[in-house]
Amino acid sequence: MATVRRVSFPLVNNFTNRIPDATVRRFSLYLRLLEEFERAGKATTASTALAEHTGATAAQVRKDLQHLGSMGKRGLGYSVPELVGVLRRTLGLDTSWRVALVGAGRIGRALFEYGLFRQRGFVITTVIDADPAKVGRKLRDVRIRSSEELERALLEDRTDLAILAVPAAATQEMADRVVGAGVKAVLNYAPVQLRAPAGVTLRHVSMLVELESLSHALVRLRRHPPAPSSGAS
Amino acid sequence: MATVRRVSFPLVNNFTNRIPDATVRRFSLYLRLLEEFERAGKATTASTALAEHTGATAAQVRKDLQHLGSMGKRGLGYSVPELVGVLRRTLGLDTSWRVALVGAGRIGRALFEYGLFRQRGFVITTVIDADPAKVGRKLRDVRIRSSEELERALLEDRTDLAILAVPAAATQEMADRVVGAGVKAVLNYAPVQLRAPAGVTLRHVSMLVELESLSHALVRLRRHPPAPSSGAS
DNA sequence: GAGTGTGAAGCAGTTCACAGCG
DNA sequence: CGCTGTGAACTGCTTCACACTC
Repeated sequence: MATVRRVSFPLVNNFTNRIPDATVRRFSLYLRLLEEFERAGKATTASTALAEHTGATAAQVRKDLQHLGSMGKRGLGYSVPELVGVLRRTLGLDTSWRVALVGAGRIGRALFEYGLFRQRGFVITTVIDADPAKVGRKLRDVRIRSSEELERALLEDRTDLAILAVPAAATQEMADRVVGAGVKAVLNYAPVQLRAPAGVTLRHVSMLVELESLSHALVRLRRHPPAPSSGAS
Repeated sequence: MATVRRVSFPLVNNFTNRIPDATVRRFSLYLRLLEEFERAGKATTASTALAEHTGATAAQVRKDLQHLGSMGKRGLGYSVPELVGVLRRTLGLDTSWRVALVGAGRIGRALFEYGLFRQRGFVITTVIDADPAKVGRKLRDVRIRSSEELERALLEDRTDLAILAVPAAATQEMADRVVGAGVKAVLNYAPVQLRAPAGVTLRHVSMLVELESLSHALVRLRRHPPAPSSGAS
């Protein structure tokens, strides 16, 4: 009680406080844009510029960046390199993460080949597949290992993060095993909702869910045509 | 005034009101689960069962389903086939949608091959790629067309929905052209935020954003180890 | 009694508006 | 004067709790 006595030192940043998910996701977008600015040699930028290219409002950008501490200079804006640095650190992109890919099917292989994330510090060190025909083959220089080996492989390879790209029916079981092997971050590609104990972070990428939500929007549009309003070009 | 006199006919559904995005996305999950129930021969189900497998709470399931009208019977639950029907209709899965794939690179091709969404009524009728070497080749029975042909192709094929799987730098331009060709729903795979006029629905699937959000969670975990608390098994 | 339907309270993220600093 | 920093209002989703129906 007795109002915690608003401390006056600058509260350099409040890493201690959790940052909203939505904000973290926008950080990714800000960062990519800022890196472009950096390449273009811009030294500073303003919240309006960041907003314009990321679909946020200027106020939102400022609120978001406040989670990193007060990084801007009034009347001037934000230092591009400084912000890039802080965002990289906040997003954990200053280290390299060891990633296991579970499922070397069509999606799994496409992910494996996708170069963009290697350059962001995500290195696929381990590939697992249940199909005996695939075990022993290689993706680039990574040998595909059987799903019996999963726990051992993940421990040996000190896996930080697992990507699940297996059939929906097998996904929860694989998630459990991956978590059992100590992995604290899981990215799931199957259109099922996973359950995991507290302390494990799950993220979900589902084309199907997104497509169906688009499909819903189309149906709605068809049933309730937009207000005619002023002639949109 | 005088309390609108609670109409007694069942308010079959309120399609007129918009349904929150979050709810629509959960509909996808409910539907998949209900289809499983249907295959298993269950005639009815309860909000608790739906909640358990989709990571929602029972109250949330009920609130969500209310958007479809009052579909449940107190003391009994929901009719599985009835709910499946309404959800399919609401999600627009009772029609078939004509989809254009813009970008036949690694991701584009993986999406093309992904069977699961054809059986949901999404049919890829058109494939576009900027690479002249690819133009004229076929993915299954669909000929790859050049990006100059984009507008013509999309109009000819009466495209409902476009999937963009092109490099980040080209994405906004492709989005503009696709929208210019009258497409009202766009699914974007590049890690950039698109802008589109009102009336066009955008969805965004970005592995990179999700990975970075996981990476952030890992960093946080490292800096603020979880409360020891009771021994989680 | 079991399980829905739903107002009301709670909570989180977003927007506003403006004070304040460079 | 420009642009950030930020309380306060707002909006919208989620949770609660319980009346109500089958």
